[in-house]
Amino acid sequence: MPDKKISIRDIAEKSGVSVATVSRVINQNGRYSAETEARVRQIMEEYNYVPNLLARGLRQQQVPEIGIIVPDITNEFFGRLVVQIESELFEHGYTLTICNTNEDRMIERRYLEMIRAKQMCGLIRISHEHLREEELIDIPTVYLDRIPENIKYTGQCISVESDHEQGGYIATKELIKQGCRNVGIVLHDAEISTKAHEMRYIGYKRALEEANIEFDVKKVIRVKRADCQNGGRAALEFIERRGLPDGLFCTSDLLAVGALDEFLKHGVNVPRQVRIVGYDNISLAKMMMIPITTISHPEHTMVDITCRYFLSAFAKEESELQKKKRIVLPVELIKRETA
Amino acid sequence: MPDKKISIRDIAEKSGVSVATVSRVINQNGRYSAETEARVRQIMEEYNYVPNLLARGLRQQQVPEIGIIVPDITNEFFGRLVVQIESELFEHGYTLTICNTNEDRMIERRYLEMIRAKQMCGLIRISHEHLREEELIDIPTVYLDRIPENIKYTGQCISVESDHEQGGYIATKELIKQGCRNVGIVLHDAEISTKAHEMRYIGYKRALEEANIEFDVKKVIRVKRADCQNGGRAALEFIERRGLPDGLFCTSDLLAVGALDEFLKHGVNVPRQVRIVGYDNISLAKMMMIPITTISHPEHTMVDITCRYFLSAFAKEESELQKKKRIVLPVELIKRETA
DNA sequence: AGTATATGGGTAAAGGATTACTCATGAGAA
DNA sequence: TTCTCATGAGTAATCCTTTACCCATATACT
Repeated sequence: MPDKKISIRDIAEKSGVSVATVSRVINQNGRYSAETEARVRQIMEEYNYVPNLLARGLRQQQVPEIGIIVPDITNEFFGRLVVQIESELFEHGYTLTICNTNEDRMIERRYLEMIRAKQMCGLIRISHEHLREEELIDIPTVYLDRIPENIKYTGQCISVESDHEQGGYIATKELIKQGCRNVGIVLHDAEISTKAHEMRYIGYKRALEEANIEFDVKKVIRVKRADCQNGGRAALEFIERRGLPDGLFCTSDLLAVGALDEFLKHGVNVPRQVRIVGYDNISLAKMMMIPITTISHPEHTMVDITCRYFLSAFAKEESELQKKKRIVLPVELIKRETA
Repeated sequence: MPDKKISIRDIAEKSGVSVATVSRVINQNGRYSAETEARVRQIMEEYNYVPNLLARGLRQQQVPEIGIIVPDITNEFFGRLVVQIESELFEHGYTLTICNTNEDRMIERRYLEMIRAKQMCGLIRISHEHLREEELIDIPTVYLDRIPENIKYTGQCISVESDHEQGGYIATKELIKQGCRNVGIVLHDAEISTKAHEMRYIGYKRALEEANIEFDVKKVIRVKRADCQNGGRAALEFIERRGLPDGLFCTSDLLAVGALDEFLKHGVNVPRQVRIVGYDNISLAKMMMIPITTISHPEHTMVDITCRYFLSAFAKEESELQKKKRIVLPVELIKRETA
């Protein structure tokens, strides 16, 4: 067990120098001789000394820590984003503090206050929540994946998202390319906030139009939650009432998984009778008995841009990222066996 | 955007009282009149003041923050644990700081140093890593799920884990109960650290022995990683070379998923020809075309005990938890359609 | 009346690190 | 020799809160 708490003062005393010198050694700020450094380092080692980050942060009015507001870390996509950002920032000496809101705006507000109270130096928000003037924090901010509707690009911030319209478009286009002329869609109808699925829907319609396929509302099923049950129910609806499409675009992989299972259970051959394209590239998609063709987000680029933005902002560089405030990234079709 | 930084001093000045009084109001420490309180609160509101937690922590030599060392937040089981603990502790005024190590011991060490440097008040470790004396931190600690082999229950700590041996036992027993006499096992052979799967194996053997079924090494397949591919490969090995068992215990759900898919692809009827029981109760297990029977961890109890331990430790209560250092919790069979 | 106690609130000392200044010494230049 | 400047290192202020201690005033009790 470590000894009682050791401060920089103790180290200074034991190594016969002033606290200023010890501080310089810790921060490698020059202004000390090699012997002094060796002595100080040895004492620090010996007493297992770790500088108090609270004191340092208090003095510097900042802490190398970035808060990330995330709706649900359990969601695979968000989880992967968080882990990648964390590890990248950690390598550069920054800590990432995860604030899981569970989609609760009050919790988000409390977390934002905490981020301010802890003098963190950066903020990432995956949240549609619109904030009041006084809730904003004046630190570099990245709006990631979910962007508030009436976002104002004032202050130090950028937004990074993927192109959902294009995603819906290329998914549908792939189905058409495979010969489908009767393309349905299972659409997550996120009432409250997220426009993402609506954009995918718009892309779907654009692809249809471009191929001169008449749009048919009968082929559109809206569901309230994007999960397997609803995917299965939608498939059943097609089977029992609306008639089988030859292609089906599901705006989320979970819907696709549920639909696929349901089709198979009813002896519908996928992809022979119905081709399916999902969205999000969750790991489950490729683990299905028939691996699901899907759209994948530019995850790595999103992470990369986010981290680069912070590093350049903290270095007070004027990078090109600072200028281009709104960044929309292309998505990618992952070709597998359902389409 | 909030105004320039406001300190308690500013608030004191603007409301015509001393900083001590403002501090008392903030901390509701009595010693002020109702009018004073109202005035101070109003000024704090008006200036959108948030106390600096670094200064507070520095002064109090502690911060209401608990660090959690976790191998991979992306893993569904760990993710759920973390989210539940976070939300429970947050309700009691504590922050949870997630330290994702990606199974890298150097990263864990760096995180531990950070936890010490930030004066956090509690620690949760999901890690087999054995620490040297000087790496230990003298704060309440919960070893969760993964327990270092030669753990010493000195200082303020408890360990909370589930009973893997019992899990292996009831999984196998269920198969036997369903009439299987020829029960195989796909075993994650975690060389380095985790004894969990070995314990499940021991439980498996105990169930066999109890039912007077002769143990047969031919029915044991060890794999290096617990993923779908390996599950599939193991199933294939049974199909092509070793002969089909009538029951199969997979020590992880991912193995079970892979095996199930492979069996189905080869026209093996599950559960008619082969019954399967998995382990961990991941969400994928119930989403399969044939939902997989599995063993579920006492997740909620683990979370509950962990949080209760901290709350009582911080309140300096002598709870019964402090005494019973090693806590082993029973697991549960989730009956579905593969067994 | 005189003393004890409760109430409301102020003063100033931590708490640990950083950093602007200051200073002594020695080397090199004029 | 004298002046300049680089080097190594110390002093003390500062960051913002909490809190031990102190001090009036008012009330209550012999």
